[in-house]
Amino acid sequence: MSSDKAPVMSDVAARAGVSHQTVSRVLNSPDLVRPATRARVLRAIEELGYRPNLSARALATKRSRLIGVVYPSGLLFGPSHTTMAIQDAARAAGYTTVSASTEGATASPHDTLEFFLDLAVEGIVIVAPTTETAQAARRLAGSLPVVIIAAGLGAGTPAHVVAVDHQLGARLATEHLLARGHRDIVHIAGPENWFDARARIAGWRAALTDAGLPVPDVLPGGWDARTGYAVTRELVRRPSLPTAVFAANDLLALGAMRALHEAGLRIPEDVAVVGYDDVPGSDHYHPPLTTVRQPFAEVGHQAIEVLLAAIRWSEPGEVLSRPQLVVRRSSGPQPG
Amino acid sequence: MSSDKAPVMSDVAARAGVSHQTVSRVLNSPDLVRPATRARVLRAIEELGYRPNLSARALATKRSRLIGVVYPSGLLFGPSHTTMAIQDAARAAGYTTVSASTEGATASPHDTLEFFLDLAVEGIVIVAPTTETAQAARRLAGSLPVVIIAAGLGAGTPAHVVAVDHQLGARLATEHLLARGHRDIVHIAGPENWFDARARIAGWRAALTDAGLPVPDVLPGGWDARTGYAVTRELVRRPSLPTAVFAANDLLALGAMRALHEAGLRIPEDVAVVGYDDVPGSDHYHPPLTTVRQPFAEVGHQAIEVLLAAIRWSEPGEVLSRPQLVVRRSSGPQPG
DNA sequence: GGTCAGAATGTTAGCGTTAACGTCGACCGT
DNA sequence: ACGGTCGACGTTAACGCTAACATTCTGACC
Repeated sequence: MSSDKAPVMSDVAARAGVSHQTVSRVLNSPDLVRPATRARVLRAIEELGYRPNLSARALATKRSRLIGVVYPSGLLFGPSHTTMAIQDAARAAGYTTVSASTEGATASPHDTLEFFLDLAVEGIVIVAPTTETAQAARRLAGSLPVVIIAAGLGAGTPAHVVAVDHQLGARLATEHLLARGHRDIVHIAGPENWFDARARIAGWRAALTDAGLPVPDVLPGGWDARTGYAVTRELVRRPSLPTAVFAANDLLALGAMRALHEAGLRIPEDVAVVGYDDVPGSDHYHPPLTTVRQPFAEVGHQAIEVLLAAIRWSEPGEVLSRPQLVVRRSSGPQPG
Repeated sequence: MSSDKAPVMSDVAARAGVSHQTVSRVLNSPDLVRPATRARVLRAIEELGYRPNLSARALATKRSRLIGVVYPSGLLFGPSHTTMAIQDAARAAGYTTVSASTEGATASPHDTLEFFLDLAVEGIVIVAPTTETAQAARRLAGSLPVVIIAAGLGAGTPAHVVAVDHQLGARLATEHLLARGHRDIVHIAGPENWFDARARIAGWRAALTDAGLPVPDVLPGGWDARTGYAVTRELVRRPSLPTAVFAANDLLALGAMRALHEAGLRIPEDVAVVGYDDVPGSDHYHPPLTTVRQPFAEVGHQAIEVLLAAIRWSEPGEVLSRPQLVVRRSSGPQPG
């Protein structure tokens, strides 16, 4: 009858007839131990169901193998995808992720930081940051490798950046509308303290400017349907309507479409609508929504790749990946 | 100039003129140390910016203070909310959560289990399980406290159960439609291996039976809009249409509404629709969707409460919380 | 066959914390 | 004034692992 306690390294060593250090070596640098011994040790590990104690290992090596992930508590779609990809990638590399939402009622960025410091994380990934979280990140970056998932943080960012090129995404959306003959395209923006929102504004603006068109005022928005609805209700009261609306995300677009319907306008015949994100369901909106799909998972993987590199070496860099336009009914038929 | 290394307990002890054990006591059982000494120690901690090393603590106490959270990778809305609540509650209790999605391409339930065992989690919460994950949970429950967030797992479940009463939720939805005069109410179900989906079927069925109505066949579905669309397209081909559709979630309802629109049917005049979940945007669907809102956060908090109790004592129990009907346009006007 | 290099393994000493026990006073009753 | 009790604190020994160094073994070479 075997003891009921979890086996430790010396148990394995005893069973294999070697010292505990040899067991450690088999686990950490297998090449240093002769194949025959290695096999004996591995068999003993197997037979006993031995699992290394990670706390002890962390204590001895002074490496926690933990990565902190900060994400906005409000948004659940994109960040969830990215976070999952981050988890997978980290785990594949032998790291464990610990996540904490921020800017919720629950915890301030400062609390979150404390939390991560207590856990002795080796690095931090910040998903979809606002100006506030970026600032917190900046303080962090001195002492710890930080990867920020967002572009356009300004010069001198000491953190590594992995991002989707939202400026490109917004440009794709806008140019798509331009190609369909639209000349009066308004933009309902995301919250102004979000980098992602700013990038989309810039892309929309650039596309219009490149086409030699005047750039209308940005319609200040948010991320939710209610806001898109409210903003668009104001919009349809104006004497002259735009022929197309480009919304900073799909929920805004959804709200906008409701307001347009209620005003008796047809989509896309009277007003075309394009969203951003391709959230679940957007392909069944009324009408199905033309939108921009982000490579969420790709970004998550890249973030970990960059972070792990940063943990070993350093040198802040920037990685951009490309979003993709998804054309559906809301933006109208192929132009004649 | 202070040393650059992170201060450890003995540094604090030296500065406060006590032994390291006294510092430990101040942290763990403050009542055992005289107020004056305690104050000195606390000040030293403050001044040095000392943080206890969690690995060392875990090693000495044999308690990892880690909780594993398993959630389905497919669904992102509900689980995200619940997971966030779980994180908050756990953190408030001094625990850290580590999450892993399962049933994705990435990791089998078995891998996830291994992962958690390696981390030496003290307990596991399973969010929104299918029959498969429940089975894995059953194996686990012998060796580790497990809380499953779902009801109806069958007798003899060794795990603790925290759940939303989906049977009640489905009943509320169905009775709402009955109250509006509907007599022919079909149900588009979720995937059959989901406990939540089964409970909703049961609630719908019970409500119809209680009203003395025949129960039509369940329309087998899934969780996504595409399925709701496809199923409803079949439905509208039938010679006699139901007057109301109760869908197992909002995306199914969304897909159903699209199919109804395309068939030239008006919502709610020709066919009423009710969903489940109250996902973001459902209040701006076309028309705004009557649905059932789940207390996601509440469930998360309860899950941790129950799990922590289980970690100390034991005794599997069951906690149910109540969902809430949200009436909007898609289910029609108040009956005359 | 003895020497020596280098590979293979063993020994010892931490990592930073808590647990278990020991010590030292102060204060009580008599 | 003296033993006994209890509160406050110190000392020592784990916890399970890796790092650094010491030792033994292996085989090639002369």
